[in-house]
Amino acid sequence: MVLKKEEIISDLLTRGVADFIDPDGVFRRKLEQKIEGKYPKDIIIKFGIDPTRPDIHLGHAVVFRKLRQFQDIGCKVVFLIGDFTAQIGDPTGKSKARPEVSIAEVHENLNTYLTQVGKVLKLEENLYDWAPNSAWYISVTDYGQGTMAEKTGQWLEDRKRIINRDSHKRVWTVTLFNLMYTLRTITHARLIERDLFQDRLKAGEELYMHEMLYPVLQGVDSAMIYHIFGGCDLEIGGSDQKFNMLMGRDVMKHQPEPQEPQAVLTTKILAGTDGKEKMSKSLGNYISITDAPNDMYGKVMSIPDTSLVNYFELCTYTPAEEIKAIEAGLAAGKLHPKDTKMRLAREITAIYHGEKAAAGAEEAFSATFARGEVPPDLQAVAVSKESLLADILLREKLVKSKAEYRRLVEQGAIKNVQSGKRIDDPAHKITEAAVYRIGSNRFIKVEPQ
RNA sequence: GCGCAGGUGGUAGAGCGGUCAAUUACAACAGACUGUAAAUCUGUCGCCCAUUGGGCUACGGGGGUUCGAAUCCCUCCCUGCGCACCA
Repeated sequence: MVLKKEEIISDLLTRGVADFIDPDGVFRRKLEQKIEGKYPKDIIIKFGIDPTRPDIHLGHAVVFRKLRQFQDIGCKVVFLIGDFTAQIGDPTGKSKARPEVSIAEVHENLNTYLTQVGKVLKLEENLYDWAPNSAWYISVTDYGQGTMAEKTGQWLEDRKRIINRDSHKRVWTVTLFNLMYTLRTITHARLIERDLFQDRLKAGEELYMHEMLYPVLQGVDSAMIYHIFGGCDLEIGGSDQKFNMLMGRDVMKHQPEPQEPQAVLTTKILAGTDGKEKMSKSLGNYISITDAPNDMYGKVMSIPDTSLVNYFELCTYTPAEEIKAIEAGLAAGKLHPKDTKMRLAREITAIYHGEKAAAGAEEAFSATFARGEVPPDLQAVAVSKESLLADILLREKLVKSKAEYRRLVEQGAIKNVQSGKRIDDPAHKITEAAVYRIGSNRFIKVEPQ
């Protein structure tokens, strides 16, 4: 499948994209040249991540898949790890006295990150790199003596060998002088125009200086990446990051040696499995990209029909044309939502676990829910003869308490799959090998010894 | 430091001496219905034992008043707001 240059670029810049800010089409032209093989440098795509241990879900993956698309045409992704800003940036009153994140932990968390993200991104040296922002902020902090400084220093040494450019010899650290130089080009009005700040002010809430500075620091990160990697052509993030990323443009323009400001791309929001809120861990409506195939498939199937198109656009590689056809088909009643959703679930599962596992998950799902059968991979549990079913379920953590078990029995939620009979006696004893189903998706296979 | 307002179950948020294991909403779970869902309807929703019923632990921590406290008092801790101190 050979796509035309225009099609590739169009897909890059519109699919799943909420905003793309590229005045005068500077970045777009770079892309065109890159595809034609005429762009001599790396195109650097910046992406900021938290130094905390991640659990990446499909919502985050939208951004990663976008990054991957850029890698596919030869752009280089740089992870900016906000290990320094994370320690000062959070709004006051939430979690104060943040612990220092050592570079060793940053490393470790980065690795956890990469093992997950590696399912989507390419991690070859020419297409990927990373940088902790403590590397250039340590000079204005009190971490000068700590492990972080030493280790970040090591990071810098490593970089010097890898990136053999002149530019990075100039600014390795941000000094208060540098920072003030930058700050005198940014106005109060520019900063407080941000919605978040406006809302706070209107609500009569406090707004602290460090919070106002945060966007500036994020901009400085861009400038530093420019120095170190010889460019910072585009920053990608969720739409909540739009303001911060735009600030990067201002900062870059006003460096002592003005830089070409980065373009900014924000991705659309992926709805959670409840179809109401955005996907987020704290709301519990997320699908982790490390979920087992069966879970992942099942969770996708549990999204409401109304989210189908949203998911196709943001979570699959299905061509835009086809998605349009699907949307039309669903609206006209020609496509069955269930079949469509099964296709979606299968495609998504295949991305993270491979085609084979996805097919397996589909079969397991059909068996369990559509045909009411037992999942094929159910493991048998050894129990002693005459055990109370209640005790076994409790032991296997299929019920939280005996009281819950009782309620389930009363409600007719537990049945013996072979005989099809409901368990109506709370004191039910296990006398022979059997499979029990509790509710719609809890199963246990028991074998009395 | 002083003053004010608060801290209740997964969350929000009632209750302000007994009828409180705690109204209600959301979430969750089960049943019915379906296309897996969603929506809708019904039921459940601290733990332990029991057939009706009983016991235990819970309303920030500790102590007290009372026959009896989530509810009153003391104290400590925490959060928000105002003021002061410092600068």
